Amino acid sequence: MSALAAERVLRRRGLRVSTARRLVLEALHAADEPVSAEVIAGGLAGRFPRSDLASVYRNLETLERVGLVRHLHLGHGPGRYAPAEDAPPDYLVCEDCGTLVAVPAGTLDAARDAVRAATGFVASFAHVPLTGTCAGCAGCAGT
Amino acid sequence: MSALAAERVLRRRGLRVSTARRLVLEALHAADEPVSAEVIAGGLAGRFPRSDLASVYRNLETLERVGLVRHLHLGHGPGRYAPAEDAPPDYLVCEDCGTLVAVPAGTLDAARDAVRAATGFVASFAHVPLTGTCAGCAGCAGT
DNA sequence: ATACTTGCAAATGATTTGCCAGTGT
DNA sequence: ACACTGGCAAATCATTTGCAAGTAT
Repeated sequence: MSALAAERVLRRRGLRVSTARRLVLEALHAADEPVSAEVIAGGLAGRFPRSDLASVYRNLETLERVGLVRHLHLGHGPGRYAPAEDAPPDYLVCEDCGTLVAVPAGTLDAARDAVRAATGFVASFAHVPLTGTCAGCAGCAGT
Repeated sequence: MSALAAERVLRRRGLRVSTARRLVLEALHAADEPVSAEVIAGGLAGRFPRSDLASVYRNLETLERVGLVRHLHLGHGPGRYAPAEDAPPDYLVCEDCGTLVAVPAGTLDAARDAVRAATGFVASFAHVPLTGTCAGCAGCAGT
């Protein structure tokens, strides 16, 4: 989604397009994987002016509420945030090595169908990604 | 697993069978779904003597390390703990209503296979359960 | 008797909230 | 101008850690 479209979404809801919000969105788009509020506030390694952590949290929440951002819980550690996209990747997190594997949308459809058929439950991997053991760690038994 | 078997596991590791540990295990077995450390420390609604929260956390960690307890993250809120069993249920958490659905081990095997075939990733639903929308909430569109 | 354990308090990490000044519309 | 926002500090929630006293073996 373009920056302009994002601004339109905010305005449509009577929300303001502030510098801080623009920076949060830019930071999320500049990152190549979901990042923590702390990282965003810190200025993504200096590429952006740093802003207040509390404001970043408030803005992430606002942006998520209007559908511009999604946040996910990758096991332990702080929550991570990513821009909401049309076909966001599903994530798989390795519990051994922490590797985050993004798989294109659709890859897990079969799994979703199997779960739905068995339980009537519609699984979503958007908020809490699938965890397990990646191919690498499964192969060479960890310590 | 019987209380006696659990004690044997602890002794075999050179760990002590203390009152506090016995109480934590009893409380977990008395609960019918995973509970938080806070709830365990609080004495499971008065059915058990309350103990110190820090000790409960320490004991849960110890008991998990020796394989007597497992802990899972159910989206938001504190981590929850359950006794480790031979064939523990997989859990499905509804992100709308919070409902926790336990499905017998094996139910999600098809999903696991689909994920493995597509990505080489071995999914585990033990630590971070599958989240999504339960049949009820999927039906009557939420607010 | 000797280590492992506990309880209590204080520290930490993540996130939220109160409040007043700042700024977008 | 007015109400939404931002910054800063303090509060909260979950969990961890330090330490002296307690207890299982």
